[in-house]
Amino acid sequence: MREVAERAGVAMSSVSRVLSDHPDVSPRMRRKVMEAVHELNYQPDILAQALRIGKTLSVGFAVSDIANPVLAEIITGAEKRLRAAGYSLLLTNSEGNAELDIEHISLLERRRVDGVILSLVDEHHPDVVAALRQLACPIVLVDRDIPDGVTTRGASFDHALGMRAATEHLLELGHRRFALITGGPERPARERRQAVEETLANVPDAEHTAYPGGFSVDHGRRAVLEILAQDSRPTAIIAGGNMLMEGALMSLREAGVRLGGDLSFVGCDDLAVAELHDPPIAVVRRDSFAVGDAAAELLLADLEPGSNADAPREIVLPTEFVARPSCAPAPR
DNA sequence: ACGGTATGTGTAATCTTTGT
DNA sequence: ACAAAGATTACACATACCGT
Repeated sequence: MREVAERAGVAMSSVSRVLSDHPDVSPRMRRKVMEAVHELNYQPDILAQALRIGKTLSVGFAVSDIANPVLAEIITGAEKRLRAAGYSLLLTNSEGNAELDIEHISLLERRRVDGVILSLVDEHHPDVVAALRQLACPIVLVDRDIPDGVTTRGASFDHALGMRAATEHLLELGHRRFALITGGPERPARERRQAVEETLANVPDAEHTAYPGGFSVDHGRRAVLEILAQDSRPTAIIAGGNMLMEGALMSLREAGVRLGGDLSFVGCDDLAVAELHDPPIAVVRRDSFAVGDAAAELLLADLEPGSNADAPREIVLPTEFVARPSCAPAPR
């Protein structure tokens, strides 16, 4: 910057004003400075700027499992919005391990990110909650409960909406014995399971078994093996997560089960695999890009005071059930 | 509309004091 | 004399503020 100032024959402060769009700049000054900037190929040092203005213009995004394609979409949505606002994304992956979440929260803090977006492995983990409580920067949780005593915003889905519709659809097709493969303690798993169980509670002869475990392909695989080994098999399986769906479909294929005939199946998230599967898989669909975008918007409301002061504390987006041939009338 | 200058940042390197 | 602890400064840069 000093070299630019010398080359342009002006003061460093003038260079600063030109580059940060300060109003007190004449066209002549702007021209002189920009000329020197181009000649020297000068680019402001973001680290030095951060030192000076106390902001790094970076946002941390702690992801529970980066292998989950839905999270890739959420990140895409968030990054696009943040980039437009001049922020860069710093990504961490916790590989489904809550301990890593804790490490990443403090790591992002030490990296002086201006705010964080968190898709936590387990938002009820006491140490995670403690870490959130002492985190000073603005926080947005993606599709997680907001723990007590933590001031954060949230961008979530109404999982119950799509799950209720899916369950009702299966009931209308005559199904009464359900199996629900679900995740761990996090909000989407809890909400999906609750929606299914509440819907079935209104139907006297309906029964169901839940297979909680975690959002992994492997759990989906094992749960289906367990389900198929039963004496009185369920006639409908609901996989409460896209990776669970993937694992479940693997086991079903290996077992030679033809979906839509003996067994109806509902998965989660409208990934290519669901539509391209034979038969196509009914799913509960959601707009993951939109929730990423919403999370970024909420965070920006905190990062840029005055921009959107009356932003809501929480944004909840809908989910919808998409009926496809993997659901068929129950065998009699 | 401009120039000059003090300021702030966190750590590592360097210098100074203290203790044994 | 030497180690350890404590204090200061260098670093690299951009910007806020003040004065003209």
